[in-house]
Amino acid sequence: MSYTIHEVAQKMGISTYTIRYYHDHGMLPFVKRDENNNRVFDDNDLEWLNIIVCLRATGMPVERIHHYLDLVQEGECTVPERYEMMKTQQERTLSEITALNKHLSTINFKVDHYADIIENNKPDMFVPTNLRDKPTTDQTA
Amino acid sequence: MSYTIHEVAQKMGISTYTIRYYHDHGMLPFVKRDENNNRVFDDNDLEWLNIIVCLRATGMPVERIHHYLDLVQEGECTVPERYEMMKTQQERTLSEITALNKHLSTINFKVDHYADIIENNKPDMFVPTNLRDKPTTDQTA
DNA sequence: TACCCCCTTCGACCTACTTGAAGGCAACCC
DNA sequence: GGGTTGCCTTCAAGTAGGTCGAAGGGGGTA
Repeated sequence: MSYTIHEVAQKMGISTYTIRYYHDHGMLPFVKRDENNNRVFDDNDLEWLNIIVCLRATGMPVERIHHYLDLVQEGECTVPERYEMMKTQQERTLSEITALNKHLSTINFKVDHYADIIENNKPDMFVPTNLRDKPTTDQTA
Repeated sequence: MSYTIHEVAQKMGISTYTIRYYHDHGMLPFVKRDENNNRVFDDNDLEWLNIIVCLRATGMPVERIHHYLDLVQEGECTVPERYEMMKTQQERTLSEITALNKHLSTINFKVDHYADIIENNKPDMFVPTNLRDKPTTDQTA
């Protein structure tokens, strides 16, 4: 199967601008062109793009992803380095999820607090203005 | 208690550059100055900063955070809008965590795959070069 | 007085897009 | 056949959110 840049954008949930950016920066080495110079993507390109999206979404810089793709093309002897990269990315992603869960509980606390005020019409009347609804720490929520 | 910008940076896990950036952009309205024009932070400032960090980390643009802080200062009548903002942020954060978990399973699959190759010295010998170690979709992992 | 360290402001730089301008090719409509 | 639509191209400029360097000042200690 072959796809236009718009089809790929829709499938992957990213913009055509972003795809062109990745292509222009050498991260999609197998993409072909048709007779009008338009980019033509196949399933292999989609799989490359899928892993690019995965690594970007988990915070790997474009330059590192480029390096990883180079390693893949260099063959088996680069497996240990690739392993280390993925290990690092795994740990980073786990900490990111942990951090987001902490922040989520802070936000949950706010949502509940506001819901309470709205439902029970219960303003914090005895607290000075600049301390009303003061931000909470992650721990309190 | 009062704190220097460096103490605050350490406590919050962000750089002094970032704190100055937030202050310069009006997001820390209560920060004082000492006789040498140095910024002086108190516990109330820390709590504001804590929620700024929480909202930024969960993807809220600086401009929206600024708006939220304005709402807090305007008083009780803005509670419904603040509630909507936090609801939106809650949903966004939940989807972000879901997405990260999907990406994590892709990465886990890679890590396991590489570990297998390294431990068992088992190259994918019968697969053509540009398909070796091809990226997997989130579903396969 | 010299040195060191931390602070300040201002402006430049960086990453990863995002958008705009200018123009080409093709397909449809009348 | 000419006009319009619509997608594509390239290249350059703009944006968000920091990040950093230069230049300079204050204060403490030797």
